[in-house]
Amino acid sequence: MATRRPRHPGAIPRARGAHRDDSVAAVRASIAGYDAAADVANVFRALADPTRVRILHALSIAELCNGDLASVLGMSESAVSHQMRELRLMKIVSAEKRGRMVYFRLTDAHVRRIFADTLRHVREGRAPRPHGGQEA
Amino acid sequence: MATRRPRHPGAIPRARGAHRDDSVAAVRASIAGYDAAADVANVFRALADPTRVRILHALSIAELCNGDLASVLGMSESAVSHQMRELRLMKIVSAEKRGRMVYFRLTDAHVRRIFADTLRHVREGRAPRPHGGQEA
DNA sequence: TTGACACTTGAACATATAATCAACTATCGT
DNA sequence: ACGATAGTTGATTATATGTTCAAGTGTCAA
Repeated sequence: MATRRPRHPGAIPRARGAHRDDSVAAVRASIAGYDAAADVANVFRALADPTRVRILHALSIAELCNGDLASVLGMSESAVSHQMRELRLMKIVSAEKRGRMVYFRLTDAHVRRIFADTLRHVREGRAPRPHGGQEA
Repeated sequence: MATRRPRHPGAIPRARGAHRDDSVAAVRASIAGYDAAADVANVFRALADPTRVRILHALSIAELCNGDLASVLGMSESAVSHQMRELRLMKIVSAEKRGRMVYFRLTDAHVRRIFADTLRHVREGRAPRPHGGQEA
């Protein structure tokens, strides 16, 4: 049933729940011209991993190189590098090569805000908490 | 190599890259008291799927029930319901039962902002297609 | 009560993903 | 040039995720 149309209780064409059908039509129209879903999802996906969140937290404090990140997060340089690749692809972090080091930083204030807003969402008790958190 | 400490080229205690070590120390301290990574990642994970992004886009326009969403998105009610479960768990959408219908809406302005900021990030050309774009 | 409707849930399966290991490139000091 | 350092990349593997299908709950009309 690709296009099942739910009949609301009243079922009268535009009675009590009439505005509903208008809403559905409006949404249907807007959905048609909305092709950014995959791109938006990809950005969220790049943020949807505890390791990458920790990386972003670290980079929100200071610009760091791959080895620093590996050290600070207690994981292999390879693992970090793989993750940085994703974050770079999504333009969430930017890389600058100096000598044989590569320094990473958050791309812009935009990214900081998305990150901060989500942290606030969590802190406001909107998402399940293992135990009360601290922040930087 | 849980805690490998990258030695920078100069290797002189506080030469050219001296401020780096201070940065690393600061980050290390902040990471220690940062346990929200998993929660934050969970919220992002709930947003990290094209279907759920489309659902959020639809709900940003109007409050809709499960069947409406299935209809508008062209997918099964079961699939939608499974996704709504995740979105509800993360408090990204709220549900209100009226009779045998369940109406969904975005939880708050917070969610709208995260969503809008990320859409802007994408629109600004920051995020390439699913496979597109190589850079720097 | 009966049947239809609106939605939820559990199991199963195909795909996607993150860490590991090993091999690779590039840069620096000597 | 050589060896050491800093990062990247490909293959592999265990785990996670999204959809489908089938069966379930709760609500409403007749």
